[in-house]
Amino acid sequence: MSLIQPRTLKGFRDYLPAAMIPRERLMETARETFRSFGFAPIDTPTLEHLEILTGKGSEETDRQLYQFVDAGKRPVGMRFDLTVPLARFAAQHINELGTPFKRYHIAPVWRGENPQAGRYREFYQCDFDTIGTESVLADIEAVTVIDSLIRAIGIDAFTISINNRAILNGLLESLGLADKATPILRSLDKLAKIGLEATNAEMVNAAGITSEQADQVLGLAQCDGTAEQVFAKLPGILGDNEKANEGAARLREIYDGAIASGVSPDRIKIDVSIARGLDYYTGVIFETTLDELPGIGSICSGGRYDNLAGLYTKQHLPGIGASLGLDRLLSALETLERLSSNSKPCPVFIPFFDKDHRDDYLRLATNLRKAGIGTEVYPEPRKLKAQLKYADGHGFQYALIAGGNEWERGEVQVKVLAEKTSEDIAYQHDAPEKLIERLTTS
RNA sequence: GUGGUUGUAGUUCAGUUGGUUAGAACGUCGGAUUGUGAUUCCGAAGGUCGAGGGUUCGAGUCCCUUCAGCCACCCCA
Repeated sequence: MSLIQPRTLKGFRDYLPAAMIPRERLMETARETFRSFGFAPIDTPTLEHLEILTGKGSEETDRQLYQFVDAGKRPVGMRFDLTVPLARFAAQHINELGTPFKRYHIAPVWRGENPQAGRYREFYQCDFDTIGTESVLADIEAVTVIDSLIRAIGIDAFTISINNRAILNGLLESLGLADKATPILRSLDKLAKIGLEATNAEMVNAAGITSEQADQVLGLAQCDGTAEQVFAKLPGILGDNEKANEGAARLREIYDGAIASGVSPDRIKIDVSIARGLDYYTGVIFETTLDELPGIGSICSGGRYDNLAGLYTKQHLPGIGASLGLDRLLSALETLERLSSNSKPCPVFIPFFDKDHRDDYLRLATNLRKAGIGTEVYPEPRKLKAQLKYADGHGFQYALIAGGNEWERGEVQVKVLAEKTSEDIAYQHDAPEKLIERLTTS
């Protein structure tokens, strides 16, 4: 009989303990941060009716959607992001939940695109959103959450770029180009990457506008520099278009509010040329890049979408939120060599040293766990040498060695693995205090 | 989805203009006086050379197809 080759699908990956431990730690950090702002957890199904998912982002996102017909002949799709399922969820449950509704959602999503460094076909997103309020306070809070989150993860060098779609839409409106907004904005998004001339050409090409019109849109590109400089230049470019100017004023308010709530000004960049591809954004939009690794792309993006739930309900449900790309961030941390290599979930290792004392090892471990000290007992009575090698290779802090002699004396040898030192500490099953004390004070 | 590039033991790689039983290092496992781990010494296991087909007397080495990784485009976390 021939063996089946063990393999995973393209863009899908296994996670070994060394990768999974920092991954779980990141999720815990995200959970704690979201909760500290009052966001509550939800979950939604992996699969949705296909009609729920299609036509929400762009043609591109529809193309990347994993879809098939289930055994009951229903067209179904795997969720592409967590925002569209949230919109459906909100339309369905908002009456029980009330507004404003703040939730976070940490779960995998699927996109059928070609993988690359930091891009996979299955990856986790950590989303947080506030539904049911148009208040600028929610916008400000979103920026603050992103800042808190990235800092809690232990990253200091990052930049949150902020813009307001209303500025772009207002400008396009006054130029009479509103109906071509999508291709124009998509081209504009490439400005930082391909430069002014190429972007102009791209707009002419993709949106079918004249080079002069493209130049007018690209006037925005001159709006660079510090936040103050950008806000000073904006009115001259936006003219008297009401929508655009209101958008600029709101952007200013968000910026000031974020600074007031403690976000460092040098971490926020007002960038009126970012547009974001997803069509459902209507207000403020943001993306977050790592200063040390900008090439990997945005690790946390989002924005305000005032119409999304309107596809599923007549109730007006505006929302704002953002998404942390967990796997992309991990990939970045890995290339920056910022991941700890410790792959063990607990600090204490007990070798199965003397067969006659098997139950003593188990009891010892139980006593330590009761005291909150994670403990692993080796399952086989192999040579001590081999067991210590295992302990050493797996990042344990302590090995507790106890053979006949130690048990007789009422002691346990505590070996500090990293320092290669050891000392005998008094221990008996009904008097574990001394040992526990030794293990909890480093 | 398009284009480029790579694919040899668990890992990182060597493998001359195609020529006999495919190598190394690290890792793994075993041993070096019967109870002590990153060093040393000895030994062993582990590869249908990503997969399939073709050219050839003969292919890891050439050609085609396919799968996967990486990079670019597209898009995006």
